[in-house]
Amino acid sequence: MSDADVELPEGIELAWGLRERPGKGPRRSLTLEQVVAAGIAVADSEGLAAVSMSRVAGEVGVATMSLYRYVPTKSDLLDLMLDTAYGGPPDPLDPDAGWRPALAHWATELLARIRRRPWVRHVPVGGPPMGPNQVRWLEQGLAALRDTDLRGTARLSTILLLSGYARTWASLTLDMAEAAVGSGVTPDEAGERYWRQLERLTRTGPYPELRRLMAEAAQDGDDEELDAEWRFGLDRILDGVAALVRDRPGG
Amino acid sequence: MSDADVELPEGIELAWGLRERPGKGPRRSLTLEQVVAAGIAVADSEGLAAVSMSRVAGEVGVATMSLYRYVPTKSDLLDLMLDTAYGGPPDPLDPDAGWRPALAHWATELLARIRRRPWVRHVPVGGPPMGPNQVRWLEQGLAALRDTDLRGTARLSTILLLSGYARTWASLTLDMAEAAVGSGVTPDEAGERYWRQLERLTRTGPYPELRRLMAEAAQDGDDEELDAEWRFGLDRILDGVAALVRDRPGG
DNA sequence: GCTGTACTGCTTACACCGTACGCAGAAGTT
DNA sequence: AACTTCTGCGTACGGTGTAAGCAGTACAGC
Repeated sequence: MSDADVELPEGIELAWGLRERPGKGPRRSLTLEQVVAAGIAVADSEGLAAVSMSRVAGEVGVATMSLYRYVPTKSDLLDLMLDTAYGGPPDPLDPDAGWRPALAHWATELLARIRRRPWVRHVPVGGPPMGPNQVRWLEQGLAALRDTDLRGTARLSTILLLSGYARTWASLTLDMAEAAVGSGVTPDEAGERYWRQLERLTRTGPYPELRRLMAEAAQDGDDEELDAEWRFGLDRILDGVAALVRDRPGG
Repeated sequence: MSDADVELPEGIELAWGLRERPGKGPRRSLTLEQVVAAGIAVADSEGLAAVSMSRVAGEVGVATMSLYRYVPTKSDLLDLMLDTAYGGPPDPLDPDAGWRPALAHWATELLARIRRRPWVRHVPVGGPPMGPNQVRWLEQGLAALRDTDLRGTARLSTILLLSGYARTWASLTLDMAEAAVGSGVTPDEAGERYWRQLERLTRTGPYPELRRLMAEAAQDGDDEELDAEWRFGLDRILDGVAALVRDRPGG
C-alpha cells in the first residue's frame, strides 16, 4: 500500500463521497443525501432528541434497518447532518478589504449558521473536524489571513479561537432563550430571568463581583445589547491578532 | 410569594443544597455526594458512555430506581457530576500582579481541569451555567478584572471568551489524541495522524491554505508545540483585552 | 403508648433505543 | 443459465431511562 492509502474512518469517506458503489446488486431506492436531509428535517422541526433511526427511516419511507445500508452508525449520520447543516462557508469579502473584516465576516456568519439550526450545538462531537464543509470553513478562515505575516500554526490557533468563541456564544444565548421558553416568558425576558435566578443563588455567599455585575446587567438585556456583547469578544480577539501582526511587519 | 421566590430548576436547587430533608421517614442510606462521586468514578474509569443509572446504582450498592430518590433525572446527575468534576476555581494569584497573569492562570487551570477528566467535554449542557462551582469560577474570573476600568458586560464577555477557548482547545486536542488511540499509534503521533488524514482528503480540490499549513505542521507536533499554540490563542485574547484597557485609562 | 403520615428502598413494567443477523429477491457478470 | 453481490426488510437482543405501586421505617401529634 502506498502512502496514499491513509486509513480513513468510514463515516469520513462517506462524507467526502469516496465510497464508490460497484453497482452490482439492485438499485438503491434512496441517496445518502436524502437520508441526511430527512434527519435534518426531523431535527429542525422536533429537535435533535427526536432523531432516531426509526424516526428518520419513517420520514423517508423505508424500514428502520434499511438506513444501515447508507450509514454505518447513527453517530455517523449525526456527523453528516452536522456537516451539511453548517453548509459551506460564506463567499469571502473583497480581499483588498483586509484580514480583519474578512475574519469578522467569517465568524459572524458561523454564528448565524448555528443560530439557524440550534440543534447543531447538541450533536456530540466524534473526533477532530474532518467533514468536507468543516474543512472548507477552515480553508476559508485561513485564507482570510493570507496576506498577513502570521506563521501557519498562529493562523490555525486564530481560526480555532474564533470558531470556539462563536460556538460558546451561540450555546450560551440559545441555552438562555430555551430555558426561558417553557416557563411562559417571552424570549426577551430570557436573559433577565437568568440573572434573576443567579441573583437568588448568590444572595448569600461571597460573590461581590457577580452581584455588582448583576446590578448592572439587570436593566439591559435585549437583543441589541446581546449582539453588542458578541461583537465585544470578537473585537478583543481581532485586536489581539492585530497587535501581533503589527509586531511582525514585513514577514 | 415575595420576589425572593424565583422559580429554580430542581436540579439547581439540589446542586446548591437548597432542598432540606424533613427527616420524617427512614434514614437515607446514601448521600447525594456519594451518588455523584460514584457517577464520576464510573466516568473516570470507563468513560461517560458507561454512566447509566443502573451502573451507578450498582457501584453504590442500591437498586437502580433508588437513585431517583436522590436525583430527579439522569440529566441532573450529569450536571452535578460536571459541577463537582470541575471543582472550585484555583486560588487567585497575588492581586498586585495585575489582571493579565490572573486571567492566564484562571484559563490555564480551567484547561487543566478538563484534561484531568476528559469526559466532562461530552456532558450535554442543559441550560446556562448555574452550578455552584461554575458560578464560583465565574466570580473568580470577574475578580481578576476587578482593578480594570472595563464595564460589567465587557468583563463577562472576556470571561466567556476565555472559557470558550479553553473548552474548544481541550476538545480538539483530546479528540485528536483519542482518535489516534485504538489505531495502535502513540499519543505523540496523534496530531501527525490527523494531518496525514487531512492531507489525503484535501489532495484533490482547492485547499491552498490548508496544504501550505500542513506542509508546515508536518514536522512539528509534539506536546510542547501544542502547548505553545494554546498559549498563542490565550495571548491573543489577553492582548485584545489589554488594548481595550489601555484605551480607557482611569475609569 | 398509639396512629397517621411522610419518607425510604425496591420490584415490576413499559416504551423505546441502536443494531447484529439472516433472508428473499433484484441486478449485474461470466 | 449460474453465480455473485447488493438491496430492503423482519426479527430479535440487550440495553436504556423512568412511571407506578408496594411494604416497611421513623418521626409528629395525640
